[in-house]
Amino acid sequence: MLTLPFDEQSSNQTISSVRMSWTSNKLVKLIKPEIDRAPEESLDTRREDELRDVEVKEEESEAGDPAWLRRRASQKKKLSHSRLDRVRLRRIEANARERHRMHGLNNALDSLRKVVPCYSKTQKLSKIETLRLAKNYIWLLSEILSTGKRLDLLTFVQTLCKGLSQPTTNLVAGCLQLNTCSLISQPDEESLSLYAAYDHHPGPEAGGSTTAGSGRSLRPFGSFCSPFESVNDSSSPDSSGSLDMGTLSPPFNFSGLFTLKHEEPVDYRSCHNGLRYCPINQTSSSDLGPYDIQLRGQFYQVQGELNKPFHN
DNA sequence: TAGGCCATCTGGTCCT
DNA sequence: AGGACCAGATGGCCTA
Repeated sequence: MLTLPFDEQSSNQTISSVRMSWTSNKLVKLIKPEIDRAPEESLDTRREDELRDVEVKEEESEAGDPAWLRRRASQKKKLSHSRLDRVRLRRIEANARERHRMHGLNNALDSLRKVVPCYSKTQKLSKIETLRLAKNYIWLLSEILSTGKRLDLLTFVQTLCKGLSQPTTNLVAGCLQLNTCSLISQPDEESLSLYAAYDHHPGPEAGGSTTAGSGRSLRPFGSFCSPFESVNDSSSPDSSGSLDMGTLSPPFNFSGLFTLKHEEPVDYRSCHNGLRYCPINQTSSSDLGPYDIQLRGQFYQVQGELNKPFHN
């Protein structure tokens, strides 16, 4: 029987990924000569047992069966014996390919996690939540681009969190608070406008060369305005929508609205990033400026609104 | 302990 | 024939 080379595990790999990584290529290399040498042995003991059961049944049936049936059974047996090893090998190779494919998919999902609002290495969004958040995010950006209207914070987060679970919603809300804190650290910026965050990220039309905020006609996230002032006349991301998506460019990277994701991921559960994370109950009110208090009030409002559906 | 999430295995289907 | 893709099954891990 083969022994698994677990001594080759790297320290930062999960058991599953280790199981995968060494099996992907090494297993085939290990298995192939092993199969060539001893076809009756296989790593997949479950499959092995099933196949053995089939053979036993065949042998049992041969005892009292007519000649033609014995002949057929014999052919079947000969066939399975001659192809069994190859089938096993192909199955192992297919498994490796499938793992590789799924890893590619997961890598793509990781990339997606990094460009949607709320990115944390320690508190990773689930796959489904990542996709939902990305969908809402794309819809919001498209809506902002097409209408050019200002978005109030409440509407923005509400739309962003549509269909998300409560933990994810809380995470998004936490990210939101995080960013308002980072804005507070720049008191000279125009009336705490979320638009300020946009200045850190050039749009697609800039092609990476144009500095953002220099006479843009776009107003992705305006100053705080009254709730439900702007985009409520439009369809929601869950509805069919009436947006003309044909003229839209690929989504901007507005991730700076929430976190400076490409610098250093934030652990929302631990406060070690200074101003970038200001937990409500860990910062004394004396540290807060008037803006901060106002924003916190709005944050509570947002969080309360967001949690409403979950409490009903 | 139940439920959610995930990685992996597996067989089926489609395409080249 | 073989690879890509898909969906169901399964078992492990984690958390409330």
